[in-house]
Amino acid sequence: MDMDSRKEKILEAVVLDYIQTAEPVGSRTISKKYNLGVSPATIRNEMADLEEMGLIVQPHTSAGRIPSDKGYRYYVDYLMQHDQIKKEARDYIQESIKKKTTEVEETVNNILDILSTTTHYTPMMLINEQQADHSLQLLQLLPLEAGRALMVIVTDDDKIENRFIQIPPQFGKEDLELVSQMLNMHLKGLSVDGWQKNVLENIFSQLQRQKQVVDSALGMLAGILHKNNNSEEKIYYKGGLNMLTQPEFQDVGKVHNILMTLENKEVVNKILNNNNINEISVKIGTEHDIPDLQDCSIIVASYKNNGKEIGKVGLLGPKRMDYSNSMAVLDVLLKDLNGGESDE
Amino acid sequence: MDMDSRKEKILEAVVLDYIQTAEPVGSRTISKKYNLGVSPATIRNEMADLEEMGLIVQPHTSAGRIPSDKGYRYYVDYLMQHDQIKKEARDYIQESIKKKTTEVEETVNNILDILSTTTHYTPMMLINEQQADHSLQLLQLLPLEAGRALMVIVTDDDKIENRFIQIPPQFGKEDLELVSQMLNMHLKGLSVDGWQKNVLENIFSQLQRQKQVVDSALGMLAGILHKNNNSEEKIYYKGGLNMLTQPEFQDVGKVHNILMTLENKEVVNKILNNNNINEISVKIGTEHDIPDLQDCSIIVASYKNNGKEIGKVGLLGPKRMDYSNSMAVLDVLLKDLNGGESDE
DNA sequence: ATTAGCACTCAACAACCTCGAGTGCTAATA
DNA sequence: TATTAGCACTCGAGGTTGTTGAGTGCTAAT
Repeated sequence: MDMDSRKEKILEAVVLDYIQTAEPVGSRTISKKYNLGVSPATIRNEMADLEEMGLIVQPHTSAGRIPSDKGYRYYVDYLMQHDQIKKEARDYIQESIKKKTTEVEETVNNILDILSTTTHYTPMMLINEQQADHSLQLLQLLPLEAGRALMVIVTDDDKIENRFIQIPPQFGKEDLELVSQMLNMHLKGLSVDGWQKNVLENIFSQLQRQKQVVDSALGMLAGILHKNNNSEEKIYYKGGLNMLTQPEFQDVGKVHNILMTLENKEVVNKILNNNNINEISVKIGTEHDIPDLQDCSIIVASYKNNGKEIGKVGLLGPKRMDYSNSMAVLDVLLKDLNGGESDE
Repeated sequence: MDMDSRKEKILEAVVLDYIQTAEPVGSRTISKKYNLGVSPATIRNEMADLEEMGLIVQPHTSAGRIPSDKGYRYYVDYLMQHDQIKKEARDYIQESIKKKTTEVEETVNNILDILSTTTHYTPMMLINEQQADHSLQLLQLLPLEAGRALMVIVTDDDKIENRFIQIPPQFGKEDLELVSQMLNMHLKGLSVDGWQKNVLENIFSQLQRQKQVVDSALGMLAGILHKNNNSEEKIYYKGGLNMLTQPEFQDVGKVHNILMTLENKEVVNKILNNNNINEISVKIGTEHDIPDLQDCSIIVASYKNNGKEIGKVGLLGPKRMDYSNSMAVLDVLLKDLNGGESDE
């Protein structure tokens, strides 16, 4: 049995109507609301075929049909109109994006807010910490009270790190200045793997007396510059409560499960990382393997800045979510974040 | 009509049983489970009195009784045993507290975690930023590329602040060093209101050439030391989902209201600040004036460190919450945080 | 190929009944 | 006088039954 144009129209009608009403869709409804020019009886026959093909299901005899996961998939892949979102929504997004802040955390929060309020689903984000090593812009040791100093390090991306360090009590301002100058001179502009053995030996030989301090300073410096190891992916999500407004989630137990699942960062990580695609991706119901979220769908897109992926953005909603609008919103948001239409 | 010992025992039985079972308590149950040595009939008479006094209510004819807000209040004020919490719970708390961290945020999170897991209610915290001005421990200007410098400031409480500042392009390392030394020399150990006019004039007169830089450095310094203005109270809460496990909150709409309310920082602030008491305080149902939380009770305690209040800790639960245990947990936790038994 | 017609199914809803936990009242009892 | 046994009464919870209506599948006519 094959899909023909009419079957597709009927499937589309079932999906659209169910997305809108959350009620099983009957043949009469389709015949009336979506003018295909055929009678309910004909539609019934077609629906029986669609059911046989596994695209729609009946919750029980004498109920209308609702889309199966496979049905949603067919809709998303072949039938869905890639809408433009409303101008006002687009304006809102573009307006909201403008308050760009320096703190990653705030930017992320802003994005989550925008998505949560425009879609009423549950947005989440994953940010990859910068993977590249950093190089040194400035290092300075400053004397505090006896035995204690402050190390200030500025990396090439203008990030500042401060560390208190222990120094021998007799260590004076001049010693610190000397160490600072030596380290600055030899290591400025270099990342950790640019540290050549002979340079380090050179430093140590010139700073025999301050060896201990140099040692600990270098250790800390290396830790700060070398981000590979402690690079962690940060996870954020918001608007879990939006789920509570969906008619399919009126059961407290169910909702509790879903929300508990979202609290688990590993799961959210899995959701967002599962698909290492470049484009936008949709996982419907059982297509992802998180049991507690099998009544949900997830749209994941890659979050770029100047063409470089720096994270993922996800949007969790009921399977009955408005895929078209959601994807359009994500699209607009992410393109604008990426600085205009430069993508693609 | 007065309370006598027997009425109190019956009220206590109603409260305790209802806290435990979440079901209206009948006269037979009391007679059987709480051996008062009298028959159900007698208990019925007494219960009628208690109802007349407004301490218990009947959800409907032919149901048992449940405590009214006033009944809970009487229980909390006069009847409740101030239990010791179980040794294992105490051990758990004391163990968990140990991982004290430097970041306020982490400490708070830790406390919220402890409360959430031990009580299964919804803990929240408010932290008053330090109100007092700080004094200067160290100030240093460090040269970056031409026209740009880094200002490092260490305050008396070892907090480090960094600011980039603009400097005239011809400004050299020596100028920066000079400015640093002068500011350090004259202002070290002082808070903003210790800045005497003649000292400032002195600085400016000696640093004519660097006036502009000194100006902006002083401005930033003042902002950093003078905390009064930007002192904001920070609000945290956790474990809102715990509410979902309570049998009285099986209605999604209700839960949604409650959780939305908690998202509102102003409300949480109000909850925690409403009572400017020193001791631990309990607000039951309508005693606090937040409509959406009138099915809940809130225990608020003052969070001290070395005898000084630095915030509040709250615990939100159903009216049917275990007041005795909750208060005991809070008590142990806060006393331990305050460094042993020093309080009172 | 389409559709009108019809018998059939089943969830949702309402009406009704029964059960039992719980009450208040009264009269007997200690 | 305080307590209690006894009893009639109330009412929610839960089960049964009947009705309704939306929806189906099948068949025969177009």
